[in-house]
Amino acid sequence: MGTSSNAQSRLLGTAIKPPGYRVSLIRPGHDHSASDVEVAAFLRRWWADALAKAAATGTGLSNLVKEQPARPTLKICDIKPNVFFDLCAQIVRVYSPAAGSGQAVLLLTDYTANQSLKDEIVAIDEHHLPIQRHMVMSCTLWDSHVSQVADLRTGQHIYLRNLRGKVDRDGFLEAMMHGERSDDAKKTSVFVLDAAEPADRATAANDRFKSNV
DNA sequence: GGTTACGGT
Repeated sequence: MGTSSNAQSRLLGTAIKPPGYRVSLIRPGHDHSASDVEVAAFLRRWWADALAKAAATGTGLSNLVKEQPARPTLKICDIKPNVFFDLCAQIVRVYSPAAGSGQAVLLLTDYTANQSLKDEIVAIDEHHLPIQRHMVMSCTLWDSHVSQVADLRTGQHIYLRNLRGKVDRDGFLEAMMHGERSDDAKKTSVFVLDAAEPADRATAANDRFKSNV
């Protein structure tokens, strides 16, 4: 059938997958019948047309896709173990790594409580909102991320990319920022959102922060 | 980007 070779070339253009990830290729004359190939080609056209239509009208599929990002930005109260997420939070403490080895730890809050967090109360300072129970989350940074903590200070608001929830040894929720493969992600996973807030504006900044996250 | 993710007090 005329569309077969076209469908074949498109279907063969799959991205390289990691070891152990199996991809079933649909090719005429191999494991699949001609009708299999036609069905695949039909579905592929249907999907492409649906995407094009959605993009043209501004409704439908493309918006649906946008509403479900692969990795959400979560509040601390919504973080769960083994789930990837991005985070906006304020720095409570910075624990830099000992002499260039290992990892760094940030204590973070966004003033939402998660009962799975360790029940400790750590104040930032007298200019910031009081942090209540289960509002401080430990976040461990590994590998190249560690170098990014040098510029971080208590009280700063930051945006963190690609964290993962984890249960620590004692059963409490914490967050991990593991090493990335791409050079890009290695250097851009921690973003300081604002310059240091003057003390008299700190409470307002915290309120704004709370309503935004 | 992602069927991405390990490790150490």
